[in-house]
Amino acid sequence: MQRVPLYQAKAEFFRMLGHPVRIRVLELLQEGPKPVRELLAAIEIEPSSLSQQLAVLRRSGIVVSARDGSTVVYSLAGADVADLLRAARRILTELLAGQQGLLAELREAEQSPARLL
Amino acid sequence: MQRVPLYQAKAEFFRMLGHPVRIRVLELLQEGPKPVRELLAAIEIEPSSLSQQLAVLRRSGIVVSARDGSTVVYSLAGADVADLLRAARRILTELLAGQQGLLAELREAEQSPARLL
DNA sequence: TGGGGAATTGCAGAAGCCTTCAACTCATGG
DNA sequence: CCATGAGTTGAAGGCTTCTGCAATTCCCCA
Repeated sequence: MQRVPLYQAKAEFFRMLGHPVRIRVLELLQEGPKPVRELLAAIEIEPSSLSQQLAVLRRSGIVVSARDGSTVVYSLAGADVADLLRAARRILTELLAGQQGLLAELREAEQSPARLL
Repeated sequence: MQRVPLYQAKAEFFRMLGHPVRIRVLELLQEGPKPVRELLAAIEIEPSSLSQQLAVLRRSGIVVSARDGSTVVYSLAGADVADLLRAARRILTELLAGQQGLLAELREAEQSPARLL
Protein backbone atom coordinates (compact mmCIF):
# COMPACT_ATOMS: atom_id res chain seq x y z
CA MET A 1 0.00 0.00 0.00
CA GLN A 2 1.53 3.25 -1.10
CA ARG A 3 1.87 5.80 1.69
CA VAL A 4 0.85 9.29 0.57
CA PRO A 5 1.33 12.29 2.88
CA LEU A 6 -1.97 13.44 4.29
CA TYR A 7 -1.69 16.98 3.01
CA GLN A 8 -1.26 15.61 -0.47
CA ALA A 9 -4.33 13.42 -0.16
CA LYS A 10 -6.26 16.47 1.01
CA ALA A 11 -5.03 18.52 -1.90
CA GLU A 12 -6.09 15.82 -4.35
CA PHE A 13 -9.45 15.64 -2.67
CA PHE A 14 -10.05 19.37 -3.04
CA ARG A 15 -8.80 19.32 -6.60
CA MET A 16 -11.35 16.60 -7.28
CA LEU A 17 -14.04 18.99 -6.06
CA GLY A 18 -12.73 21.85 -8.16
CA HIS A 19 -15.01 21.75 -11.15
CA PRO A 20 -18.44 23.34 -11.57
CA VAL A 21 -20.06 20.25 -13.04
CA ARG A 22 -18.73 18.02 -10.30
CA ILE A 23 -20.02 20.40 -7.65
CA ARG A 24 -23.46 20.46 -9.21
CA VAL A 25 -23.56 16.69 -9.38
CA LEU A 26 -22.70 16.40 -5.70
CA GLU A 27 -25.34 18.95 -4.82
CA LEU A 28 -27.96 17.11 -6.84
CA LEU A 29 -27.01 13.76 -5.34
CA GLN A 30 -27.57 15.13 -1.87
CA GLU A 31 -31.29 14.90 -2.62
CA GLY A 32 -30.84 11.19 -3.20
CA PRO A 33 -29.70 8.78 -5.94
CA LYS A 34 -30.27 9.99 -9.47
CA PRO A 35 -30.08 8.40 -12.92
CA VAL A 36 -27.65 9.93 -15.37
CA ARG A 37 -30.52 11.03 -17.56
CA GLU A 38 -31.77 13.25 -14.78
CA LEU A 39 -28.36 14.78 -14.07
CA LEU A 40 -28.03 15.41 -17.75
CA ALA A 41 -31.34 17.25 -17.81
CA ALA A 42 -30.46 19.40 -14.79
CA ILE A 43 -26.93 20.29 -15.91
CA GLU A 44 -26.82 21.32 -19.51
CA ILE A 45 -23.78 19.64 -20.96
CA GLU A 46 -22.71 17.02 -23.49
CA PRO A 47 -23.32 13.48 -22.27
CA SER A 48 -19.73 12.46 -22.78
CA SER A 49 -18.53 15.44 -20.83
CA LEU A 50 -20.79 14.57 -17.93
CA SER A 51 -19.53 11.01 -18.07
CA GLN A 52 -15.97 12.23 -17.80
CA GLN A 53 -16.75 14.22 -14.71
CA LEU A 54 -18.73 11.36 -13.21
CA ALA A 55 -15.72 9.17 -13.80
CA VAL A 56 -13.57 11.57 -11.81
CA LEU A 57 -16.02 11.46 -8.92
CA ARG A 58 -16.23 7.67 -9.13
CA ARG A 59 -12.46 7.22 -9.16
CA SER A 60 -12.16 9.29 -6.01
CA GLY A 61 -14.78 7.09 -4.38
CA ILE A 62 -17.10 9.91 -3.35
CA VAL A 63 -19.94 8.55 -5.49
CA VAL A 64 -20.89 5.09 -6.69
CA SER A 65 -22.84 3.98 -9.73
CA ALA A 66 -25.20 1.07 -10.20
CA ARG A 67 -26.78 -0.19 -13.36
CA ASP A 68 -30.54 -0.58 -13.39
CA GLY A 69 -31.64 -2.03 -16.69
CA SER A 70 -30.46 0.31 -19.38
CA THR A 71 -29.98 3.33 -17.13
CA VAL A 72 -27.21 4.02 -14.64
CA VAL A 73 -27.96 5.45 -11.21
CA TYR A 74 -25.45 7.46 -9.19
CA SER A 75 -25.44 8.08 -5.47
CA LEU A 76 -23.21 9.53 -2.80
CA ALA A 77 -20.95 6.91 -1.27
CA GLY A 78 -22.28 7.46 2.22
CA ALA A 79 -19.80 10.22 3.02
CA ASP A 80 -21.71 13.22 4.23
CA VAL A 81 -20.76 15.80 1.75
CA ALA A 82 -23.35 18.14 3.17
CA ASP A 83 -21.14 19.29 6.05
CA LEU A 84 -18.30 19.95 3.70
CA LEU A 85 -20.34 21.99 1.28
CA ARG A 86 -21.90 23.87 4.15
CA ALA A 87 -18.49 24.77 5.58
CA ALA A 88 -17.34 25.82 2.13
CA ARG A 89 -20.38 27.99 1.66
CA ARG A 90 -19.79 29.69 4.99
CA ILE A 91 -16.24 30.64 4.09
CA LEU A 92 -17.19 31.58 0.58
CA THR A 93 -19.88 33.89 1.90
CA GLU A 94 -17.34 35.62 4.10
CA LEU A 95 -14.91 35.94 1.25
CA LEU A 96 -17.47 37.31 -1.15
CA ALA A 97 -18.76 39.71 1.48
CA GLY A 98 -15.19 40.86 1.98
CA GLN A 99 -14.78 41.45 -1.72
CA GLN A 100 -18.02 43.36 -1.90
CA GLY A 101 -16.91 45.47 1.01
CA LEU A 102 -13.68 46.14 -0.80
CA LEU A 103 -15.50 47.00 -3.99
CA ALA A 104 -17.73 49.37 -2.10
CA GLU A 105 -14.65 51.12 -0.75
CA LEU A 106 -13.22 51.36 -4.22
CA ARG A 107 -16.43 52.84 -5.54
CA GLU A 108 -16.35 55.47 -2.84
CA ALA A 109 -12.73 56.11 -3.60
CA GLU A 110 -13.62 56.91 -7.18
CA GLN A 111 -15.41 59.91 -5.85
CA SER A 112 -12.58 61.03 -3.62
CA PRO A 113 -9.50 59.23 -4.80
CA ALA A 114 -7.23 60.76 -2.23
CA ARG A 115 -8.59 58.38 0.40
CA LEU A 116 -6.80 55.49 -1.22
CA LEU A 117 -3.36 57.01 -0.76
CA MET B 1 -20.49 43.65 -10.15
CA GLN B 2 -20.19 40.54 -12.23
CA ARG B 3 -22.62 37.80 -11.20
CA VAL B 4 -20.97 34.40 -11.11
CA PRO B 5 -23.06 31.26 -10.56
CA LEU B 6 -22.60 29.95 -7.05
CA TYR B 7 -21.49 26.50 -8.13
CA GLN B 8 -18.74 28.08 -10.14
CA ALA B 9 -17.55 30.16 -7.22
CA LYS B 10 -17.50 27.01 -5.14
CA ALA B 11 -15.50 25.15 -7.75
CA GLU B 12 -12.96 27.95 -7.89
CA PHE B 13 -12.76 27.94 -4.14
CA PHE B 14 -12.00 24.23 -4.01
CA ARG B 15 -9.55 24.53 -6.85
CA MET B 16 -7.75 27.17 -4.82
CA LEU B 17 -7.41 24.64 -2.01
CA GLY B 18 -6.16 21.94 -4.34
CA HIS B 19 -2.43 22.14 -3.84
CA PRO B 20 -0.32 20.43 -1.17
CA VAL B 21 1.67 23.53 -0.29
CA ARG B 22 -1.43 25.66 0.01
CA ILE B 23 -3.03 23.10 2.31
CA ARG B 24 0.03 23.00 4.52
CA VAL B 25 0.13 26.77 4.73
CA LEU B 26 -3.50 26.91 5.80
CA GLU B 27 -2.90 24.23 8.40
CA LEU B 28 0.11 26.08 9.76
CA LEU B 29 -1.75 29.37 9.87
CA GLN B 30 -4.45 27.83 12.00
CA GLU B 31 -1.97 27.97 14.86
CA GLY B 32 -1.78 31.71 14.39
CA PRO B 33 -0.04 34.27 12.18
CA LYS B 34 3.34 33.22 10.86
CA PRO B 35 6.20 35.00 9.07
CA VAL B 36 7.15 33.66 5.66
CA ARG B 37 10.50 32.58 7.02
CA GLU B 38 8.76 30.17 9.37
CA LEU B 39 6.52 28.74 6.69
CA LEU B 40 9.56 28.30 4.55
CA ALA B 41 11.30 26.36 7.29
CA ALA B 42 8.30 24.09 7.91
CA ILE B 43 7.54 23.38 4.27
CA GLU B 44 10.64 22.50 2.34
CA ILE B 45 10.35 24.35 -0.93
CA GLU B 46 11.98 27.11 -2.94
CA PRO B 47 11.14 30.58 -1.64
CA SER B 48 9.80 31.71 -4.98
CA SER B 49 7.55 28.70 -5.19
CA LEU B 50 6.12 29.39 -1.75
CA SER B 51 5.57 32.99 -2.73
CA GLN B 52 3.61 31.89 -5.78
CA GLN B 53 1.33 29.74 -3.68
CA LEU B 54 0.95 32.45 -1.07
CA ALA B 55 -0.07 34.79 -3.86
CA VAL B 56 -2.81 32.36 -4.89
CA LEU B 57 -4.12 32.24 -1.34
CA ARG B 58 -3.92 36.01 -1.06
CA ARG B 59 -5.78 36.60 -4.30
CA SER B 60 -8.60 34.38 -3.11
CA GLY B 61 -8.81 36.40 0.08
CA ILE B 62 -8.49 33.47 2.45
CA VAL B 63 -5.26 34.83 3.93
CA VAL B 64 -3.84 38.31 4.36
CA SER B 65 -0.27 39.49 4.62
CA ALA B 66 1.24 42.33 6.58
CA ARG B 67 4.73 43.68 6.46
CA ASP B 68 6.58 43.91 9.74
CA GLY B 69 9.97 45.47 9.17
CA SER B 70 11.79 43.34 6.71
CA THR B 71 9.67 40.24 7.20
CA VAL B 72 6.14 39.54 5.99
CA VAL B 73 3.58 37.92 8.24
CA TYR B 74 0.64 35.91 6.94
CA SER B 75 -2.57 35.08 8.73
CA LEU B 76 -5.98 33.60 8.04
CA ALA B 77 -8.49 36.20 6.98
CA GLY B 78 -10.85 35.45 9.83
CA ALA B 79 -12.68 32.73 7.96
CA ASP B 80 -12.69 29.62 10.05
CA VAL B 81 -10.94 27.21 7.84
CA ALA B 82 -10.80 24.71 10.68
CA ASP B 83 -14.36 23.47 10.11
CA LEU B 84 -13.73 23.03 6.46
CA LEU B 85 -10.55 21.06 6.91
CA ARG B 86 -12.21 18.99 9.60
CA ALA B 87 -15.11 18.11 7.31
CA ALA B 88 -12.65 17.28 4.55
CA ARG B 89 -10.66 15.05 6.85
CA ARG B 90 -13.79 13.18 7.89
CA ILE B 91 -14.76 12.39 4.32
CA LEU B 92 -11.22 11.61 3.36
CA THR B 93 -10.95 9.16 6.22
CA GLU B 94 -14.08 7.40 5.03
CA LEU B 95 -12.81 7.29 1.48
CA LEU B 96 -9.41 5.97 2.43
CA ALA B 97 -10.96 3.41 4.74
CA GLY B 98 -13.17 2.34 1.85
CA GLN B 99 -10.17 1.97 -0.40
CA GLN B 100 -8.33 -0.03 2.21
CA GLY B 101 -11.36 -2.25 2.62
CA LEU B 102 -11.46 -2.73 -1.11
CA LEU B 103 -7.78 -3.50 -1.24
CA ALA B 104 -8.19 -6.05 1.49
CA GLU B 105 -10.91 -7.73 -0.55
CA LEU B 106 -8.70 -7.76 -3.58
CA ARG B 107 -5.87 -9.29 -1.61
CA GLU B 108 -8.16 -12.05 -0.41
CA ALA B 109 -9.41 -12.51 -3.92
CA GLU B 110 -5.89 -13.16 -5.10
CA GLN B 111 -6.00 -16.29 -3.03
CA SER B 112 -9.38 -17.44 -4.33
CA PRO B 113 -10.06 -15.44 -7.46
CA ALA B 114 -13.42 -17.04 -8.10
CA ARG B 115 -14.99 -14.84 -5.42
CA LEU B 116 -14.64 -11.80 -7.62
CA LEU B 117 -16.86 -13.23 -10.34
C1' DT C 1 24.69 55.63 0.77
C1' DG C 2 25.59 51.05 -0.35
C1' DG C 3 25.56 46.08 1.02
C1' DG C 4 22.69 42.37 2.09
C1' DG C 5 18.80 39.60 3.52
C1' DA C 6 13.69 38.77 2.95
C1' DA C 7 10.10 38.18 -0.19
C1' DT C 8 7.94 38.89 -4.53
C1' DT C 9 7.46 39.05 -9.60
C1' DG C 10 8.29 37.68 -14.50
C1' DC C 11 8.81 34.11 -17.34
C1' DA C 12 9.81 29.72 -20.01
C1' DG C 13 9.34 24.93 -20.22
C1' DA C 14 7.00 20.93 -18.41
C1' DA C 15 2.98 18.78 -16.63
C1' DG C 16 -1.78 18.31 -15.97
C1' DC C 17 -6.71 19.21 -17.01
C1' DC C 18 -10.89 20.04 -19.97
C1' DT C 19 -13.65 19.53 -24.03
C1' DT C 20 -15.06 17.16 -27.93
C1' DC C 21 -15.39 13.60 -31.43
C1' DA C 22 -15.52 9.02 -32.58
C1' DA C 23 -15.72 4.35 -31.26
C1' DC C 24 -17.42 1.11 -28.07
C1' DT C 25 -20.38 -1.67 -24.48
C1' DC C 26 -24.62 -3.12 -22.74
C1' DA C 27 -29.41 -3.88 -22.49
C1' DT C 28 -34.04 -3.61 -24.73
C1' DG C 29 -37.60 -4.29 -28.20
C1' DG C 30 -38.92 -5.48 -32.86
C1' DC D 1 -30.42 -11.28 -34.62
C1' DC D 2 -29.98 -6.49 -35.48
C1' DA D 3 -31.18 -1.71 -34.55
C1' DT D 4 -31.51 1.68 -31.23
C1' DG D 5 -30.87 4.38 -27.06
C1' DA D 6 -28.16 5.07 -22.67
C1' DG D 7 -23.62 5.71 -20.97
C1' DT D 8 -18.84 5.14 -21.10
C1' DT D 9 -14.09 5.18 -22.90
C1' DG D 10 -10.02 6.73 -25.69
C1' DA D 11 -7.42 10.12 -27.68
C1' DA D 12 -6.16 14.74 -29.63
C1' DG D 13 -5.86 19.66 -29.21
C1' DG D 14 -6.11 23.75 -26.59
C1' DC D 15 -5.61 25.93 -22.02
C1' DT D 16 -4.27 26.50 -17.40
C1' DT D 17 -1.19 25.56 -13.66
C1' DC D 18 3.27 24.43 -11.62
C1' DT D 19 8.29 24.68 -10.96
C1' DG D 20 12.53 26.94 -10.78
C1' DC D 21 15.70 30.60 -12.35
C1' DA D 22 16.75 35.35 -12.81
C1' DA D 23 15.74 39.90 -11.87
C1' DT D 24 13.49 43.22 -8.72
C1' DT D 25 11.66 45.62 -4.59
C1' DC D 26 11.79 46.85 0.10
C1' DC D 27 13.81 47.48 4.30
C1' DC D 28 17.55 47.32 7.66
C1' DC D 29 22.10 48.45 9.27
C1' DA D 30 26.92 49.63 8.87
